[in-house]
Amino acid sequence: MKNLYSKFSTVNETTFLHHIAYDSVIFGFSGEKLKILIMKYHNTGLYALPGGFMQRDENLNDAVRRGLKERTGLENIYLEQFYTFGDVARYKPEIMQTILEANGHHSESYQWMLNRFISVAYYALINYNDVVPTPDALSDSCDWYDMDELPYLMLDHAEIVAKALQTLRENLERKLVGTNLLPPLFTLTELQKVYEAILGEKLHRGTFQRKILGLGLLQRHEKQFLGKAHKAPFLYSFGD
Amino acid sequence: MKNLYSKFSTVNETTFLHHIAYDSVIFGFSGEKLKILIMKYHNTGLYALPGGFMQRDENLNDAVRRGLKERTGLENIYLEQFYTFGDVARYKPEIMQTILEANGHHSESYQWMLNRFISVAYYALINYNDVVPTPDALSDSCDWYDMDELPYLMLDHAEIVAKALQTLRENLERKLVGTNLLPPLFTLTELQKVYEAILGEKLHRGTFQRKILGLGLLQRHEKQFLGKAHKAPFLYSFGD
DNA sequence: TTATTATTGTCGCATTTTGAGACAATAATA
DNA sequence: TATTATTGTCTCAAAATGCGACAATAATAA
Repeated sequence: MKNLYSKFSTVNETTFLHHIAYDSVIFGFSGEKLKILIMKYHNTGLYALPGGFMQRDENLNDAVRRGLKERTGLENIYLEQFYTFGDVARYKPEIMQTILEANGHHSESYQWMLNRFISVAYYALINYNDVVPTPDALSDSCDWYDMDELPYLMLDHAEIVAKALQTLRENLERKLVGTNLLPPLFTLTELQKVYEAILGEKLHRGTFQRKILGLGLLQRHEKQFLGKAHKAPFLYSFGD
Repeated sequence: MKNLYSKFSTVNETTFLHHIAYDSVIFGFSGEKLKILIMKYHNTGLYALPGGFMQRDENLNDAVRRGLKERTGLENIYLEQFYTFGDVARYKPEIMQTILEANGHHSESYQWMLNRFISVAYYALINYNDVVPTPDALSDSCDWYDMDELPYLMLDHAEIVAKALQTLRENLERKLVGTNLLPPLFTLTELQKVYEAILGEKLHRGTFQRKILGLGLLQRHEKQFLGKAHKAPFLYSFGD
């Protein structure tokens, strides 16, 4: 909203690399559920993943981080590129036309946005509590949605989300990546809930703790007293 | 060579999507060694991965398969996209300029090739014996190189190769993908050599055979009599 | 103070998977 | 007929995994 004009009035077709976009699947974890950030465009009923374009003098990864910062307020995010979507079928200029018109943009300087794009897709893992979801100039909301209650997403964005989740699951077995969805200090039970949400299945507590601690990547800290009528769990942090 | 003019004279800057290229790491296996196809450009001493551009009405994956067909003569290749390289640092227009000039192309219709490109990288696994390596219009050779004896590769192509190999190793653990580097019928020892070449380590024969056969994905056929003074191994095929 | 409750850290045991050597079978040669 | 090199398969030990159990414990209730 606030930067509708500041952003677009200074931007012409030479600012961005044509034909290339990125989309990001931003995962968060809250209420024992896996969630992602979804944008809703002004006056169109269209839901989409947060995305954007690369500046002509900007690294692809930096462009994505810049967009992530704008959408979440966060820097130093865990970010992984997982696939580039390049089918002709995803080229639907009338959709971008609709979005631009709904925002009062008819200028020829946006013609480049109506061309065909391929999209490089990333997923990010962030600490839900740190995020202030922020819409961009074209959208009136940027909100968390449960992975199992997503709205209909435009273009091939549902496919992108599906592939992001699949890749995340595969990486979960290789790296201790789930910690990025939690605060710096967390209990093993919280981490187990993250794993269960991502994998979509219950895990055995004893086995899970043995495996995770066996990696030797977590540091144990003080206990966490929550005033509950049971033993207090230890807090852990990743690394250091 | 033969299609230098036929190819380029009919191609103008509106044929291809600007700013997007692909590169392919084409793996083969021969003499117990893992190899890849490398092109050498005319009169420049520049070595590079086989690559190309997308047509404006062409799926990204199809563009890559089209290029693969041209370079190897093969269709229905095992192909996997693994990363998109988009750093500004990889933009070195003077290199493309050198290549074009070495081929006598000064026309303004190739200006678009001097712009910045991002490159979507794929790796392919093919049966070495089926391939007829074929240079393109700009190069005078397209040849197999041992993975441990690669020439200096231009731009970030060495990095692309490294990431291809890393991804292939990871996928080897998940899918029975090594069979794509062998003929339709192969022995378990041959398959083991493929695994060893990719992973860069020796494997225990008994354990390897138990694991591979335990997947239940190979079909046993007749024995292979090679006239050697020892027991003849069974031949296997993937699937069916 | 003392029992109750819910959850934690950890252990033990059975099962499964993996690593590594061993041995008989066998295709060709000496 | 013995030799040689390699194969298919087995066994045994070691490691990893699945699953239940139990004492410890932080707060509450009696």
